[in-house]
Amino acid sequence: MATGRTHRPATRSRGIPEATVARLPLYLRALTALSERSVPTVSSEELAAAAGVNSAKLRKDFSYLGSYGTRGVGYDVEYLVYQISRELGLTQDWPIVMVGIGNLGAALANYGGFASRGFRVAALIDADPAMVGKPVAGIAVQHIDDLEKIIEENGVSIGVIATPAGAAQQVCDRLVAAGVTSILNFAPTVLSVPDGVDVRKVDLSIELQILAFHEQRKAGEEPGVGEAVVPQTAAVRGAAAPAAGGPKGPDGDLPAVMPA
Amino acid sequence: MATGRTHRPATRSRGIPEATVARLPLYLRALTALSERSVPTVSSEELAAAAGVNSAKLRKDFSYLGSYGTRGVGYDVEYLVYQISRELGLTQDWPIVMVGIGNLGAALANYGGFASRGFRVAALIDADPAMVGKPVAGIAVQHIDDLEKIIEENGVSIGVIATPAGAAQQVCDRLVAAGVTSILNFAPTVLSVPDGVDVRKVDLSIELQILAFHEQRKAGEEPGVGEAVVPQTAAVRGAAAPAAGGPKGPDGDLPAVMPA
DNA sequence: CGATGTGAAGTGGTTCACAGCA
DNA sequence: TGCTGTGAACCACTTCACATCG
Repeated sequence: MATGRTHRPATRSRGIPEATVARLPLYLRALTALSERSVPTVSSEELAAAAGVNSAKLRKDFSYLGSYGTRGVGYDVEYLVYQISRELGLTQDWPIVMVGIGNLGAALANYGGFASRGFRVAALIDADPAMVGKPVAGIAVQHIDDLEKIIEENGVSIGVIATPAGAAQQVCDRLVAAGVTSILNFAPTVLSVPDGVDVRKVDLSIELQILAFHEQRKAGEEPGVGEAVVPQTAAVRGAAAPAAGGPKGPDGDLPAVMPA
Repeated sequence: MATGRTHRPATRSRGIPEATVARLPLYLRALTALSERSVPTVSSEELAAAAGVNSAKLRKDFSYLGSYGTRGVGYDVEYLVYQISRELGLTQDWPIVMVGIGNLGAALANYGGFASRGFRVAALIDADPAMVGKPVAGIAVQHIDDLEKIIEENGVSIGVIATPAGAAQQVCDRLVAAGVTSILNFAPTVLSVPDGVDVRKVDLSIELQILAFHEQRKAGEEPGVGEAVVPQTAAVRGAAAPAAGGPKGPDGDLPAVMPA
């Protein structure tokens, strides 16, 4: 429709909400599965269920991409796979470097989902001379001295940091200086980067702590809504959960020193 | 990021915003570092910088916990460490089980940040008989047949899934049936769980895809900076968009199928 | 004074509900 | 008829700005 030209609120010409961007990979994964089963079309309801979101949100998300559906029918799976891939920039090949090939780094390098779908591990880099040359996931580990050269020669703009926390900022600085503008950080530390550089972090321990918060809350709310957050509720199943070391009594009292 | 939205939003007198909860571990980490350096107090400004947020947000976050600061001075480090630990439920010991001890699972088990700070790996579980009995991170791997028994005997309420995608839902169901109410999922699949069970997911490939989106955008709008491997997918953006024909058969782009 | 704690304003995201179209 | 696409209401979180108090 020459008519089409999705009217965009003058204020935002090309802005897809961040929350929507974060869900596109989810839709893409669900769509890819459908595609492999040769399903030709899906409704927003079905796709939403497969992606674990509600259908209104999905339709709103897709509306930012354009009008890719057919009213009364649904969405063409193949077409949508392509459009989302393109929107995410996955129709091109992104070379990435991974720095820090310890337990976690090696596991990530071997992780299938990494290499697939638009990403290619251009180099594995470590500071330990003993690691250099060793093949991990079929790629020989290179020394960090060559980091800048590797990045430049491969045109890398995305880096993954899986070093110990103490080395992360230093590695980050070198990556950025060498031209990397997107970083996925697995080290449990805050990275500071100049404007224009994106950092996303994955911290296992933080995720667990968030779960613990909710878990604690569940244990405490069985009865009516009493009051206070009541610590020491331990076991959930009538099992032998450790009595826990929280000897603290009521709310907010002694600054007892906790173990680090 | 957050999952497990399915919560009874009912009368929550003691409601700490989810976004705040997600930042508490960040503050805790920064505070712990200060504590180790024997720093007695911090201002919201300093602590915010260390945690990578702005100070207004930090103060607002802390205001949900109570008035733990001193006007004109700042916050007592030790005291705050304790209060946040308690709020997060880290003053007790959470036994966790990890299912799926492949590359990633083994790496996670070895990951230091896991065991520290309130969590204890009660068991490593795998379906592969060849893995059973092998020590990983100092713990002998147990067979999944014993999953229910292990969970009950240890009073486990938090489980970590690091299996292949295909096995994840099945493992999840068994965990939940056995009494687990919080799950950290590393498998690239959507888990469905009953109400009252929290799921958080970590998906490496999704994080990379989000970075690729922003990376692509940068390449399209800025003139210079390193675009060794960056074609001009951006052209599609600015020029075509949903301008051509109808919703379908637009820019003459082929629905290229992406690899799984 | 100086930094916290917090109403109030602002922003972004979700949900509703229905108009519009195949 | 059925499902998409979307304005509008709603809600959660962030930021501002300043009263408050050690």
